[in-house]
Amino acid sequence: MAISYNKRTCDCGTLRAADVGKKEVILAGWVNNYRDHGENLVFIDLRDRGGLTQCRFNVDTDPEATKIARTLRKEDVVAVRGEVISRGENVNPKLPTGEIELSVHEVNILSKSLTPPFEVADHVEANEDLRLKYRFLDMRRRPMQQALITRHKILQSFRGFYYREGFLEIETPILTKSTPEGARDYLVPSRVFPGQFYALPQSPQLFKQLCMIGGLDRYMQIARCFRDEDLRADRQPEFTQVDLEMAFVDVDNILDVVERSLAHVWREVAGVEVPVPFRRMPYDDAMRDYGSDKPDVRYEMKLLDVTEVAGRSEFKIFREAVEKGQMVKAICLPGGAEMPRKETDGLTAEIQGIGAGGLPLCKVMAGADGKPELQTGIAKFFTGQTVGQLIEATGAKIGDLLCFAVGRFADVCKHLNWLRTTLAERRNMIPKDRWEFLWIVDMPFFEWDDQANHWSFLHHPFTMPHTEDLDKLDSDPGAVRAKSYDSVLNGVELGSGSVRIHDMDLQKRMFKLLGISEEEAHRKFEHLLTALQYGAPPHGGLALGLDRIAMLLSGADSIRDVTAFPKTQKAFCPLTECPGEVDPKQLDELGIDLAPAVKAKRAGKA
RNA sequence: GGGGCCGUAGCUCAAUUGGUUAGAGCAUCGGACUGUCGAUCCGAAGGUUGCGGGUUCGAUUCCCGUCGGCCUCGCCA
Repeated sequence: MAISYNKRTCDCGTLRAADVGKKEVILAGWVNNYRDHGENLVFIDLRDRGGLTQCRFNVDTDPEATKIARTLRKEDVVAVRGEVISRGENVNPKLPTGEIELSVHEVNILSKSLTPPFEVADHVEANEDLRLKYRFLDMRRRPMQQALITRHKILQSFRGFYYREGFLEIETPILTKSTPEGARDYLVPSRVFPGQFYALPQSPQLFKQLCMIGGLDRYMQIARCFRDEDLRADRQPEFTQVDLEMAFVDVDNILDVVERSLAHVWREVAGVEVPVPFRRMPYDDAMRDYGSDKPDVRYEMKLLDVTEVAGRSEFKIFREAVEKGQMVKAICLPGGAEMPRKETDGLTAEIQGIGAGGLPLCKVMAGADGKPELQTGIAKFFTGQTVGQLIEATGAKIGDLLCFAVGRFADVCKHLNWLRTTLAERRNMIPKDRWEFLWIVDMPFFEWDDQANHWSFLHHPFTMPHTEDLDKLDSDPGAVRAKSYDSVLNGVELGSGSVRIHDMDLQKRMFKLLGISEEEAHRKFEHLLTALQYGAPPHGGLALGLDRIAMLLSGADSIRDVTAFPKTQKAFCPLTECPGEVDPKQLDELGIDLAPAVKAKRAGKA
């Protein structure tokens, strides 16, 4: 007589002291652990998504069940039927179900398990590669389940919020045309049109604009996006955006609804009240003070401009740079003067690894007269008044370490931003449990591209310039600000968006400025350009990175930890072992042949 | 494509300056045990030190190449 495992009476995390006496309880799940006390008494911890319940088998009352129980091993799947009894003195305070146990009368083995390649126990570590290969085992563990549950809650919370705000959830194509984003596309060959390709969407950008032109007014989508670029801890080849677009809005409308949605999610998922509106920081300020367009403002250590005094020092590198019109900036690490030589040498090597020439630094120490003086490193190049002027310019105190970067603005930003974030992390200067939401606004519209010798856009070519900057489009493109904005949280870019151009004449002007010919524009964006001519409402929107939000709310270090089936840094899936080769017949049907070099390489491997 | 770290038993790690038979904990297997709960006790089994080459009397250790993983720069408007 088999147990009706499809008639589970509850999950393994449900039963409490109040349930003691229930005689016909059916549980089903995995054997988390077994403790065999000889022929007479066996304990099985049964696990499912809900939790753990201890099952007791006693040979005196249930000899058949006990006999089977002795054969059970970790990760076997069983159904059990029995009675809820009190544990009496033997309560386990670590378990929510620790006051009771199931006295099992009948057990049914539904499926046996091989010995797992790593232990399915929360406290046992396994390397990530192995966890990905056996993700279905990793998923049985608490941390993974909690991350996926958190992600689920975030999704539901966003959906509920935007639904109540009047947004329609609309699906857009996955097989589509290459979009205007700058990333490399994943391509899908067409069988019906040999030699032609679909692209997987880097985002639903143009479709959501078409939805606005289509009069849908408010669009949102939990959208899968695909970009064939190199990966990072916070980048996967496929990822999920909370994508939205609104008609008849300007910047303030969009920021308002998005920050309220984020506050809503944080309230529902984390129980945290996030104050709105969020702080807004102009892009130029962010670059000046933090050297980053996604500053972590939970801690200070701002970038300090010391170009003036550095230019008057005797340090040749500083003086020559300043004479060339370059700059010198510094960060002041509080208490950093204690840092041993070995560590500063290590930092120097590391910062050289990202392209810096070196790491000029000096320590601020107490002199014989008790007043601050500079020591070690480049201290000797500061003499006379420049010592006091440097200390004043940086606000450094005795015991601090001053680190410098010299060169072009972009390089100084890159190097000091790296140093600031690296030092803050390693020296535990980042306050935990703080959520510093930030809007980065007033971003420049154009960036001069030295290689292509023309202005290129920082966003996509449909971004609206600031109205008051329109007359600078031709005279001073570098000064034109975009109606675009980035959402930043604790140094992580959560999302970005913009108000779009809805005027065909302006759009044409933009293409011209960007060096995009009329032919090219039509070839790439025909459908949008056509639509713009049939009555386009002013509109704009934004997309939030769901994976990063889930990562932050789960306290994870990587979005792989909040993704059910992620890929490795080479975009390989250890579980499915994709990408993989396909049957030559499939290529035939598509009219595709591999390049000779690729064929040769594969033949060499085989 | 560049820089950095890593790869030793199923898992997590150790192995002195390059030196005897590469160890430990957990897991696994066998046995014992009526109250355990990350059970305990006794015992066993488990290794191409990622792979290939080099230096050496001798390589887990040093060098070169290669494969894989992670972090990162470029890249990702």
